[in-house]
Amino acid sequence: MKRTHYCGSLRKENTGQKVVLEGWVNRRRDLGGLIFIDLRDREGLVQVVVDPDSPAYAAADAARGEYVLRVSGIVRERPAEQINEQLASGEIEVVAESLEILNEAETPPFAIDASWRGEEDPAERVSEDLRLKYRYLDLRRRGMLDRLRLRHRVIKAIWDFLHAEGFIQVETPFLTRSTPEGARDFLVPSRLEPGKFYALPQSPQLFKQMLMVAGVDRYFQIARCFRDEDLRADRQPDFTQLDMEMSFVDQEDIWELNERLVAHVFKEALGVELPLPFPRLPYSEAMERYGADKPDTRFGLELRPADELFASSGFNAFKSVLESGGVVRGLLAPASLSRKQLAALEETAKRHGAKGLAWVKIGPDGLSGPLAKFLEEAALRGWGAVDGQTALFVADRWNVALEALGQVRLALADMLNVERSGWNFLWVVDFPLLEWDSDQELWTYMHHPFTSPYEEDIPLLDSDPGKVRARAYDLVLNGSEVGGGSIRIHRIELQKKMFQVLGIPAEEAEEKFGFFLEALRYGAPPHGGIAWGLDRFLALMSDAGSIRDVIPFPKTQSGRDPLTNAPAPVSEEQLAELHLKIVE
RNA sequence: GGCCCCGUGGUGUAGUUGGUUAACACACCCGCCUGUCACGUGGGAGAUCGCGGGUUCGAGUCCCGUCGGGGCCGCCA
Repeated sequence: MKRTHYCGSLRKENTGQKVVLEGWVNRRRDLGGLIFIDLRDREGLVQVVVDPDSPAYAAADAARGEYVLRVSGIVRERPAEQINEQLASGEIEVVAESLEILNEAETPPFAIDASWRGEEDPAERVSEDLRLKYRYLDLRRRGMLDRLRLRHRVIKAIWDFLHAEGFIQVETPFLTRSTPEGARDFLVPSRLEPGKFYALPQSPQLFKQMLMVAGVDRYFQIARCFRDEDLRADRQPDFTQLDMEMSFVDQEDIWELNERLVAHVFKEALGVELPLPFPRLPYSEAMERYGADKPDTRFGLELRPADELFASSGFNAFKSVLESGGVVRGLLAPASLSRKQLAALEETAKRHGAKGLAWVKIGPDGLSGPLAKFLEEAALRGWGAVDGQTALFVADRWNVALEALGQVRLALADMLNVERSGWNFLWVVDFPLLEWDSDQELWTYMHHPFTSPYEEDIPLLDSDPGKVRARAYDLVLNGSEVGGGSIRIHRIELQKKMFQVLGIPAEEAEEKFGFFLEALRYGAPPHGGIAWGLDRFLALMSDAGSIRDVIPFPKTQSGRDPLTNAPAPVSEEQLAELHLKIVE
């Protein structure tokens, strides 16, 4: 007797059919004579009725929650007054003729049945640690299963689209050398070569570039990547990228193709139509308007320059910042903020590097607050302020002032419950190629050292490196960076120049990625690409609180897996084989 | 490396200014009940309050440490 249907797939049309179902007991209701069992599989629930004189009765009587059953019976239409409109299969029920307990189950450590009845799921409030320890039960919950299936649909849509566009999927190795992404590597000791190590890839970056040298022309991969850094709600040590690379293209080609890909994915996986093209926002403008290189453009509250307001004011704290080359930026909160709110916002500003958050309120009776005596009401109104608002200011170095105020902007939106809905994709483009590392006193790459500058900016590499724009871009969705890429350097001379600017000696470059530099010498085509943070993408698509919710078996903030208890000690024998010794 | 929050039956919570039988809901077990669908109903079992130490006549409650979980900064695209 094989299964004939999924429980959740039965409908009125199946009335009269003899069916065999296999699934889990979602809920059992014993009325003393009649027994009802809501049988569950991945497609949903169906009510099974067991009559006292049925041969199925004894087993139904013994069944408990999460027992695994095989039921055969007849689909029967329910009388009008017994239709359950909460249930997709609510117009029918299955009258059991036989019922077999395929396996018993212990009572689960947390409730997993409610989500299938369309109610608020109490498991959403169960500690995540417990859910991870019993992840196989957690994944029985409808919400979690839905996310697994969303992930499947998204990856399927990516494959379909890129295949149709002429891309070739290529797998690159897990056991490899360190790639220059700048994060800490996970290392794997070599048994055959004592004292040497593989590194797990932080991204397939160099391999995909070498695939371009190979003439693959259009490559993609759903690539697992590994970075040994501290975890966050949106960061796991192993995570998944959609990685792609194209030859003979410029930025516009990559943006255009990725926009169509995103639109295809949203259409296929969510049924959502996205308007194309996505806005393209230069980095400097994103910073000036939103104080972020990943702006949430679903709401306004834009930042604005306030240098002039303070240039001639008596507010010395700001004046001195301006005189030493800093900037003042402001933000108009559309509310008269309380002391408590202002304190919270200042806390946010400080946490992100600002010295403080200055504020002034404007109203029919003029200005009030600490800045009131330093500012002219007319000047502030000329700046844009109207009655009932609170103007917030930060003065600091350009990027510090903007980043801090950008965070204040986000906190303010939360505080005021600003409406944030929709799917706001955009490209942040024209990133600086280099950024000054004040700790090490040298220029360092913002993306990675293989990122190409704009041709016309190359002369600036010597004269004013900070002004060089990279042909690099990020894909941003609702304030999250969901992808990043660049046109790569394909000529060895420019690559050498880059290492020189970065202060990386030729010998060191040769030692670290000589194999790759060599590849550039053999006719590397112009090329570029992008990688999507697939987990972040999915978390946003499914409104998950963290990427852990879209990763089947994620790790906790301390990098542990409560299910397997990894990482774990290994035997002395294993260590010896790998030529390793633990040093306390 | 740093800042902040949390830790009470299986689960989620409550627990006065420290006061002795640690409460409630759901789940679980047993009985009754033939149309329920969050079934109903009667009964029952189950936590020494993450762990260790301290203060106190007395600690779930206060203090210190530690472990675990979470958010963030640093770090990381």
